[in-house]
Amino acid sequence: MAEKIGRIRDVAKESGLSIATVSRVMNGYKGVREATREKVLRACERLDYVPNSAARALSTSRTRTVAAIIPTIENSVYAKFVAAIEQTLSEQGYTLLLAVSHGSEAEEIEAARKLLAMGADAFILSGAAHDRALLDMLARRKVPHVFTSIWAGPEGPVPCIGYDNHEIARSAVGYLAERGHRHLGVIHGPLADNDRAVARKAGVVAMRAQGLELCFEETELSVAGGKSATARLLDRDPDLTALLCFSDVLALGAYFALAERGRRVPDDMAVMGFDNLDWTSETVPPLTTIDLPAGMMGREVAGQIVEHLEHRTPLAPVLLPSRIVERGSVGPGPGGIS
Amino acid sequence: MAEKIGRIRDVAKESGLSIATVSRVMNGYKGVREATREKVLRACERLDYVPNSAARALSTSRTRTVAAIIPTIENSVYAKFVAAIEQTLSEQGYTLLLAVSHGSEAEEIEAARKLLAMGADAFILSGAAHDRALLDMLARRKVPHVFTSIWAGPEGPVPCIGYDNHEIARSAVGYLAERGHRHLGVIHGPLADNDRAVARKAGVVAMRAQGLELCFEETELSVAGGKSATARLLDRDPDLTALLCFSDVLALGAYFALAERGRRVPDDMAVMGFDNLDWTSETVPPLTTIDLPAGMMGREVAGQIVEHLEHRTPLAPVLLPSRIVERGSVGPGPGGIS
DNA sequence: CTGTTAGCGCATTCAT
DNA sequence: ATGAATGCGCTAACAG
Repeated sequence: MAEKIGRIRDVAKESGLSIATVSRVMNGYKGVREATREKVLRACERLDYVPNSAARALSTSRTRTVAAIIPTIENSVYAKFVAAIEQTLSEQGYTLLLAVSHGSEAEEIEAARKLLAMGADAFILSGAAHDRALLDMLARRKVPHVFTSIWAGPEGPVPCIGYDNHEIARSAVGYLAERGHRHLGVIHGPLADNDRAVARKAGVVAMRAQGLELCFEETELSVAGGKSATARLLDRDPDLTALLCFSDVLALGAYFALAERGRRVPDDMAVMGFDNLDWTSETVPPLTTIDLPAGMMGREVAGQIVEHLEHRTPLAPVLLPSRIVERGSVGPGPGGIS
Repeated sequence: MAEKIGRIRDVAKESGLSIATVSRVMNGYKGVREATREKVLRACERLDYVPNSAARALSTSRTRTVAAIIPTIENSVYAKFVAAIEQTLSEQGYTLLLAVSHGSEAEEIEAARKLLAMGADAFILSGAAHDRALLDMLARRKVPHVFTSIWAGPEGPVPCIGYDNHEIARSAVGYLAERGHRHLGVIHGPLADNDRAVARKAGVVAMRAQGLELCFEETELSVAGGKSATARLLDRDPDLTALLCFSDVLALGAYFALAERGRRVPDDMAVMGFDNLDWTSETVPPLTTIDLPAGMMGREVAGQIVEHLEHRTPLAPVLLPSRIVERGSVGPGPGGIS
């Protein structure tokens, strides 16, 4: 926005019609004679006319804009999620307003305030645990919003579109246990302000009853974090036979830590990841991991939001499927399968 | 935007002042008595008032919004770049409008059209080669824009904020040549619609005069791509002693391809990357790569754009520093150093 | 099927 | 230092 560019009344003048008709054409209304529509379109072409979104927003109270606040965009499954959201919104003529919270509730609410002021029509949030003030803000203004990457059941005032972190973690531990692993190292990212990680850890802990020995290690969510956590775990507990990492990125760090110590995967140590990032099928050995449907989640949430905004379709909670992707980083088990 | 929330005239009524005064306070104008300012602020508080951006934009012809169109957000140095842009804009009260072009000029211009209609105050583009129509559009509307990730000299109608891909590639080849490598495999991403990759390849080719044997392999920009390209290269040309990858992601793929064939880095094969992504210091062996200042570039371009928008400071081309980060993936050389 | 007109919420003269 | 009035460009209700 910088130059006085063609306005709707210029197009009206140029086409010899009224601004109402031009508006109708621009918004694809029905009752417009084909010949008139053509005339308008040609005038738009000649004047290089593009409707002004601000004026449109002011008049309709809608910006065709959707805000997403995510913990980070680097180094993780979130990039894929965001890419899917952006593409879906884009295809429907919507624009993504992106903000990064760095996993901090304070930054999140700050970002939300800004995006709300920008007039975002809806919000996509990560997880279900948020500052009361943020949720109040959204509720008071009646701005639709969805929780993602989590599943808190089909009930609740705000729909969740995500997966069941608790259950997934349980099943991962079960998978390892079935293969004879009794002594697990669990590497996870920061638990603070992160209900997804907390749910996963709880899921693991719930399996302790199976007579497993669990060793948790919290670290920064990066390859370096996974590497150092693995090193610490190895020093602390030499009997570990398997490592469960709450992110493929951490698992890659584990690979490198093990390589440095000359320990082979999966013979000397089983490694299991989370996310099923693109490259996990390429590692040596290929990484056994949990497929989290990041792309599907992005498409689903963005698609639902647009539907809701356009046709008032109610937002519906969706539990997305996830599954263990068996590859080569978990062997038949330390004692073989009995 | 959904509910009739407090408007400026409500605040005016509530505070017993005029909307002009409220506006002055909201925009931090000087000539307002401290006592009145307080009164206004309190009224805003009570009514939970937030200025409407659309109305503001309509009235000022500015949206405090900056558009960035990038090839991809997944799996690469762009995530870091975008994160830096987002953070810098955010700190200055601006909002990022993000679009992904998937490296296609067609998608790029489509996205630009949309973002222009959204009223973006400025554009951040990747590379310097763009559809004429896109550049015309921007010029006609006098929307400031910057080319990034590239350096086309300090001249030119559009400022570049980036690095010299040609020179960087040259220096990388020089580095390998100095260590006795005469037979290089070069793995790069798609060249189509990507002047950065083209410049790098040209930089490599320019070194051929040094009596080097060069073997190029184009592939998809992913770990899988790097892996398969390496495999092809190895089959095609068994005498290769070094692999130069135009992205760390490709280099990681090379690592895995070599591991699968039992070839060690750097003894059996030197590997060099591009980008200096966070995890490259953690691989085994740590990856020797080129540090591309993605974060710095994001901060610089976003910072300059905001300065330009706020104070008309001219946009200035900047050649960002890059350097070879020596780590363990390039040994002393196949024949030792003579 | 098309035209006229009244706001949408705010910034911004111009008065006072 | 503060207030009243105008217009930004568009949509939508109403009129014809």
